[in-house]
Formats: sequence, C-alpha cells, structure tokens
Amino acid sequence: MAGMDERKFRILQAIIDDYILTAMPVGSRTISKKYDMGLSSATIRNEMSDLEELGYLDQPHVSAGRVPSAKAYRLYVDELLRGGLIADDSAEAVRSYFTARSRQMEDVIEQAAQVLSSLTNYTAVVLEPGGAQPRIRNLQLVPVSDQTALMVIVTDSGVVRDTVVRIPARMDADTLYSVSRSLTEALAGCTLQEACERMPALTMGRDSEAEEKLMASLEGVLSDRAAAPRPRRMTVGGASNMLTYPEYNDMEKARGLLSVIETRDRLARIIQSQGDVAFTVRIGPETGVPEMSDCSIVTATYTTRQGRHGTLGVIGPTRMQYGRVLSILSIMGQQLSELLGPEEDSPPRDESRK
Amino acid sequence: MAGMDERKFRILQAIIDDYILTAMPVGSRTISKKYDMGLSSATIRNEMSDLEELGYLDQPHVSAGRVPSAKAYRLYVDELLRGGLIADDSAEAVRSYFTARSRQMEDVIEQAAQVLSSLTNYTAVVLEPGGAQPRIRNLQLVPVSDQTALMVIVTDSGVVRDTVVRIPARMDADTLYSVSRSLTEALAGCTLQEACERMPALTMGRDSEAEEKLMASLEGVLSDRAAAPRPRRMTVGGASNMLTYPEYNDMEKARGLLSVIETRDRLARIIQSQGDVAFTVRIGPETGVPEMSDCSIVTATYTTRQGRHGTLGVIGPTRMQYGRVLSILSIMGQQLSELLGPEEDSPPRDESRK
DNA sequence: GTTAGCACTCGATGTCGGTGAGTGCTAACC
DNA sequence: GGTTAGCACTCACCGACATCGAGTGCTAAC
Repeated sequence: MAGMDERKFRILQAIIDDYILTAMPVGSRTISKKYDMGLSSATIRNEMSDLEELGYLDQPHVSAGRVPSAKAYRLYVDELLRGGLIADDSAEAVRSYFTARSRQMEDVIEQAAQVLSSLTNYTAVVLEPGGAQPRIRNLQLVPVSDQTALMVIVTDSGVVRDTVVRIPARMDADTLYSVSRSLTEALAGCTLQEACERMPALTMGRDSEAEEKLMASLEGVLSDRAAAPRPRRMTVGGASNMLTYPEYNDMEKARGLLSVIETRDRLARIIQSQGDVAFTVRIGPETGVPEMSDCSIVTATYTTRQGRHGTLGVIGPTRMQYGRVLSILSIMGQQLSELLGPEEDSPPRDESRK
Repeated sequence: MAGMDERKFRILQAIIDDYILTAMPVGSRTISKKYDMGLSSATIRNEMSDLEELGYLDQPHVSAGRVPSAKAYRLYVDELLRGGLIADDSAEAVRSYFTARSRQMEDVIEQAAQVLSSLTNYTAVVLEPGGAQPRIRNLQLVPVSDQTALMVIVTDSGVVRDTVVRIPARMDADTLYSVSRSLTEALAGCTLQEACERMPALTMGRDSEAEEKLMASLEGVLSDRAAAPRPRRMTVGGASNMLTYPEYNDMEKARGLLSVIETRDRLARIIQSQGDVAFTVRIGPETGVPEMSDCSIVTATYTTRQGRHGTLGVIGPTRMQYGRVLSILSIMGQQLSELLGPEEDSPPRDESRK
C-alpha cells in the first residue's frame, strides 16, 4: 500500500463507486463535482495520475477517464470487509422474499438461488453442503419384486440413500427384515467404507446359501456407494442477468461465460468456497477461470445442524456492488443456516424427493 | 398452397436451404448459380416476386435478397415430414456418443441433453416421462431416531418416494415393521389417493393409542404426497449455443430467450409435447412464446417400459437445420426408449439417488 | 500544495460519395 | 407465352474526412 494516503484512498473509492454505477470511465471533473471532496478537478487529476502509477487505475486511452484495476477492487473490498458490513435496508427485503415454503433441501436451495439472483441482479449459485463421511444409522431391505429389493440406508446426518439390489429368489419379506435387523445392529455407527470391510465377516456366519448370496450382492452395492459419493446438488439462478451488463456486449465473451456457468461440475468446483472463512471475494483473474477474467465471485458459507458447510455465491462483473452483495449474502447465509439449522422439533432430514 | 407449382416449390426449397446455411438474405443470382435449376436469374426473380406475394418470402429492404417467412418453413417442414426422414450419417454419431454410462433416469436425461446439444449445436431439453398415477407396491417404515421414521413407498413403476414422519416415542423397530407389513397388505395396488381414503378405516382397528397416532400422522403425509406429485425432472444443455447465431446478436432478444430457458417450470410446460405424435415442430410464432418468436422448437417422444412418455427437444433459430435435427431426434428417441425400455433383467427402477 | 488555464489527444458521431448486390421492368427471343 | 438479356434504380455498407467534446498533462500563478 506504499504511496497511498488517506486522500488518495477516498478519491479511489469515489472513482470505484462511480464506475460501479455507470460502467463508464470516470473523469477528474466528475469526481470533483459529484462527490464533493472540496478539491478542484486539477488536483484530482494529479492524484489520479499517481493512482495510475501505483497500479490502481487503468486508462483505456489517453482522452478517456480512468477505470479501476483489479488491484483497486481488491483494496476496496478489503476495506469493506475490515470495516464490517454496512447495515443495508435489504435485510428486510431478504426476509420478506425468502419465506420458506419447505424445508426440503432441494426446494430451499432452488428458492435461495432464485431470490439471491433477483435481489442482486447478478447470477446466483447455491451449493448443497458437502457431507462429511456419513455414518450408518439404519439399514433396511424393502422388497420390490421377487427378484429385487430396495436397500435403504439412513445416515446420522439424516440423508437417505437407496439402491436397488438383486436378491435370491424365494426370499420373503420376513427374512429380509431379519437380515436387515442384524445388519443394522452390526453396522450402526460405521461409515460406508467400514461397512464394506465388515461385510465379509458378517457373511461367514450365515446359515443358508441364499443369505450368503444376498450378503455378497449387498457388499458389492455398498462398495459402489462408498466409491462414488453422491454429487452435491446445486442450483443456478439468473444466468441471463449477465447479459444485462455492458461488459458482456461482446457475444464471444458472453458465450464463454455462460458456457462455464452451464457446465455444472465445473461451476461447482469454482464456486465451492475453500476454507472455513465466512466470505470469499475473488476478483477478475483471482477467479482462476480465463472466461471469468472480468467477473468477480463472492461466496458465503452457511451451516447445517450437522455442522456441514454449504456455499452460496454471486457471480457478477468486476464492478459489482460489493457492499450490497456482501450484506445480502450475509443475511441469506444466516437465513439458510436457520432454516436448515438446529431446530430439533423439525424432521431431521434435509433432503428428500417429493 | 394456391398458386404454388412444382418449380416455385423447388426454388423456395433452395432459398430456404441457402438461408439456413448462411443466415443472409438470398438473391436471385445465388439461386440460379449455386443451385443449378437451369433458369436464369431473371426468371428466378419473377418467381421470387410471386413467392413474396404468396407470403412465403420477406424482403428486409428493396435491394437485399429475400428471407423465408414462417409460412415458408412450415411448408418446408411439412414436406420434409411427409417425405419421411432422410437417412442421415448422424445415426452412427449418435450411437457412438450416446453410450449409456448408467440406467439411472437422472443420468440418462442429463447425458441425453448434453449429447443432443453438442450434436446439433442448438439448445437441447430432455424431459422425464410424466408418471401415470403410481400404484403402491410396498410401504415400509424405517426408524431414523426415536421420534422419527422414514416412510419408504415403492411403486409399481419402480419409483421410490420417501418422507420423514414423526412417530410416537417408544415405538420399537419390530412394531414399526409389523405396522408396515399390515399396511403393505392393505394398500398394495392402491394409488396414493386411494390409500388416503382407506387410512381412516385402517386406523380404527388398531389396538394401541400409539399406533392410532402413528396412523394419523401417516395419513397426513400420504395426503400431502398425493396432493403434490413430484415435478418431472428436466435437463437443459447448450443454452449458450443460442448466442452463436447472428439472429441473437441483439442482447435484449438473447436475454429474453435465455431467461425463458432458465425458468424451468415455464420451459417444461413449453417443451412438453402435446398428444401422441412422434414429432412436433413449432415454428416462430407457433411456439406461442413472444420471446421465442424467431425460434423453432422441435420435439420428439420416447417411451419407457411402463408406457410412460417423455419428451426430448431442440430449440434453435427458425432457420434451423430441420432435416438434421429431426433425424437426430428420431435416433435419440429410439436410443432413449431402448435404454429405458423393456429390458426385464435390469433393475426395475428408473430413478435413484447416487 | 492547490488551482486556473491551455494545448493536445483521441474516440465518438455525422456527413458524403463510391461501390455493389439485388430488384423490377421492358423488350427481344424462341 | 414463357424465358432471358439489358438496364435503370434502390439502398445498405464502407472508407474518408471533418467536427465535437470529454478528458488529460503541463505550466504558471496563487
């Protein structure tokens, strides 16, 4: 921050504010008039020249105004975060829009992305919490046909997983139930991996050949499941909002960006916040995605009852309304945590199919 | 079709073919040279003038070539459909790209949309078959905590539905199992509505108060479920492809279109093919969606083992490569039907969570 | 250190003639 | 009578050129 004094910083802030609003290069006259700093345009000019030398401003061409650089936004945002979030009138708006219709994870996520995008006018992404290794609480076999059964696994985080397994013919419901009971007893508290490891031992003790065959097929299914964890659900809202902003007037750029947003697994990896921080702000090149070199990504974390962390985020142009976005994200994060959080008297599942 | 002779039609076809390729107004000279009809440009000119009068051609301005109208595409497509689909070399391409990684409905749908969009370069939508009223085959209560249990319903189409229900305290697994068995016996073959209606009668006969309470809460859950059927899954691929086409150089138009595509329930209603026809082609205004007035929508139907109909479709500019799209859709429809069709030795579920 | 004044730069906008693709019409041709 | 060559006409597109104005950097005075 060498060479940066209080006044320069205030001028820089004014420039950024104006640019965020108008998307037009900002001139010295604009600053001295619209944001009354008690300085003439000439003085501002000198300061701007310094700021450019310091790398905070870019000049598209000599007779245009100046445009903040990524470095400038970085400074701006760091200051914003340091100073704590400004209380914003959007708190009420969020609360009134985001009324839980349902506590089903899928619905909540969907609605959150919707509200977030329409509140910010940017693109919103909401990512379901990634599970820690779930532990088995109950395992049950439900007959489906005479050749197949459904294996339902209830885990400690309330998530249910189910798979169809083949069963030896002529195995009736009661037998399936008794197998289920003994498996539940043996495997309760295990992770899927542990369960796989214990299966061989459990298989040994069976008295009928049919049961042994069943156990073998269960083991196969369990190890499949352990190897391929369910991908996290994710919803995107307001992708078309990006086309509103002049920075995406160029079709090629717009297409590139949208195509990244469309590629769900890629997007999930991008949006997933790393670490335990409350907020992440990645500006332009910091996103690490070439197609997003003039986007910023702001993410926040929410937490479910089981301590699992989900992510919600906003993708917008680098000249994003960071203040507003941060406060909306913070409020929505709270709301999500509350909704999915420790309300013991609500059903302890966070996911289901309708 | 009045005033339309064989030659006029051939010329119209040539114009449409050229316009589909180039997106540029087509002149009389182009037709007489590139598509050798053995006619001079002057003759073509006279015919084009007639075609314009008949409403098949539009002229952006006097010194530009002609552009096909929606009416022209309609004629063109009707002829295409009447003549049967031209065998296309894309059959092999489809088969090689679209290799089933999985038989899970969700995966299949996802992959189909992906392949369809990258094969056509348009936007692809694949809609899961809408269920007929599913009939209960098995109902099971799986303990989750001491206050809650999971109600798993297996239906005849193999779809599983599950919900958490509250249970009276101190009801052990065995009791839940016996309740499950008797419910399964009583309700097997019922639709959800029928099940709801029968519940009161079944509740009466219970001997303990706890069981009565349980039955009451089950009834509540069942009627919720019956009232709100699960929405059909749908996946969209290649939405950003639309930005490739010059007709969407106008940002406002592009945004409007993308925003329709983003609104999932609206899109689902649009894409859902009505009737039992194999193909639907809606051209421009025929879509009934203002934002899609210069799009065409082509859909095809596929059929699962249970005779349920799903839809797959393509959204592109009105100057779409109808021939190619129709043949790709037809092949993909077959593939989907095969994949989800009558293979009795595969697991009889068509959906699951990973 | 601040500011008024001024020359200078350069993108944006507007005007204008030239170019060429395309049309419509007429008259000649078969 | 249908087909075609020929020709005048239209009009979007393009490059050249002038103009305008927002904005800068520099200098000199306060």
